[in-house]
Amino acid sequence: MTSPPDPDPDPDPDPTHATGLLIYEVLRLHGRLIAAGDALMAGLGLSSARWQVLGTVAASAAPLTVSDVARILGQSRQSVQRLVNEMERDGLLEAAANPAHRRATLVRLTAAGRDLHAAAEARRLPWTEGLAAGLGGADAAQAARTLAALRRLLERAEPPAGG
Amino acid sequence: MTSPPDPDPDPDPDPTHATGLLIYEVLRLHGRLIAAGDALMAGLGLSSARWQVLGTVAASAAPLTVSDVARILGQSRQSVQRLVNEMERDGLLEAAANPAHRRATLVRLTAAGRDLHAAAEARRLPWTEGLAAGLGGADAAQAARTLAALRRLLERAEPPAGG
DNA sequence: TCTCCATTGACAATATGTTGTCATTCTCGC
DNA sequence: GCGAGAATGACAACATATTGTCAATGGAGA
Repeated sequence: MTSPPDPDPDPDPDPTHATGLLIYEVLRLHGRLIAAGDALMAGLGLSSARWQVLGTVAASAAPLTVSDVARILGQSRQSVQRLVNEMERDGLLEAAANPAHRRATLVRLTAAGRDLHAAAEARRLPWTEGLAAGLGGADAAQAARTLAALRRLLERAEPPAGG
Repeated sequence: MTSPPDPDPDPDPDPTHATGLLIYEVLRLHGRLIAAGDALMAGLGLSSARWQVLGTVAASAAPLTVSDVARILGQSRQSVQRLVNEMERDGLLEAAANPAHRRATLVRLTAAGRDLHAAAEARRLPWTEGLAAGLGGADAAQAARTLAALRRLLERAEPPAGG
């Protein structure tokens, strides 16, 4: 059996090549993070998808609409809407009137939602600590800044015209 | 309407916090990359999911099985299997006998698959170039190394025990 | 050889995410 | 006020990904 080839972290200073490699690494990492998050939160009945929504609402100082959450997570409005609807049915989130927009209600945590988020944080933190020990804080912070810069480039860019 | 809060690239040297931020950025970036890839390859009839499979098979020096591709991409065997089956029906990939394992056939590109991959690269490269110009090659390379390190940590780690 | 067991491909069920469409609501310019 | 256009929530169809299960295959050790 062939073993999965691990493309060398190329010392090539070609910025395009490096950026292509970075993008490929984000794609490769994503599935593993989802799987790890699902496993980590399994006992809480919290999928990675729901955890992302819960965490985003919990972390935001200002109250958010469904569309806000979708923009933050980089997902479609409709995907997040379905998750939020389910989580409202499950009593984790509730809608609050939005004085600025009657139709676009604000999403906020219920007491149960806050409890679940606290439990999730209690699991996430030591897990993250273990990963941080293997990464180093400086590299992690630097990489996070670079990814944020890439994200902003994608947000500003016109949807690529495909030709 | 509230605008999506952009968490400051925190100067806090706490490694756990930095790693948590990095993970969150990977999640936020992923959706935007998928959307950009879909848009970029739309005219070729190539979704981001298929593009990832095509690119992985094309880039590998050694022939790969379906399970190999799944491991490289960090996705489940079954997801990749379905994509490969569809792409075989579409004439982009073909199965080749695996001398080491009769059941686990090797996946390789057909001529049509090679052509499509070349066309995809012709679109990907200038797009990546534009992003690289906004990132800087050194930062991109450094971030790619950090993400690869994080990926290896997740691959080595036992599936987190969820408690 | 034979048994155990991990790996693999196939299939089904389900969860998650995108795209398209529509009516409603808001914003902006006049 | 008023009309045009953008933003929003609802709904449907489809694409993608995970999980669970099963039989077939190959590898390692008795």
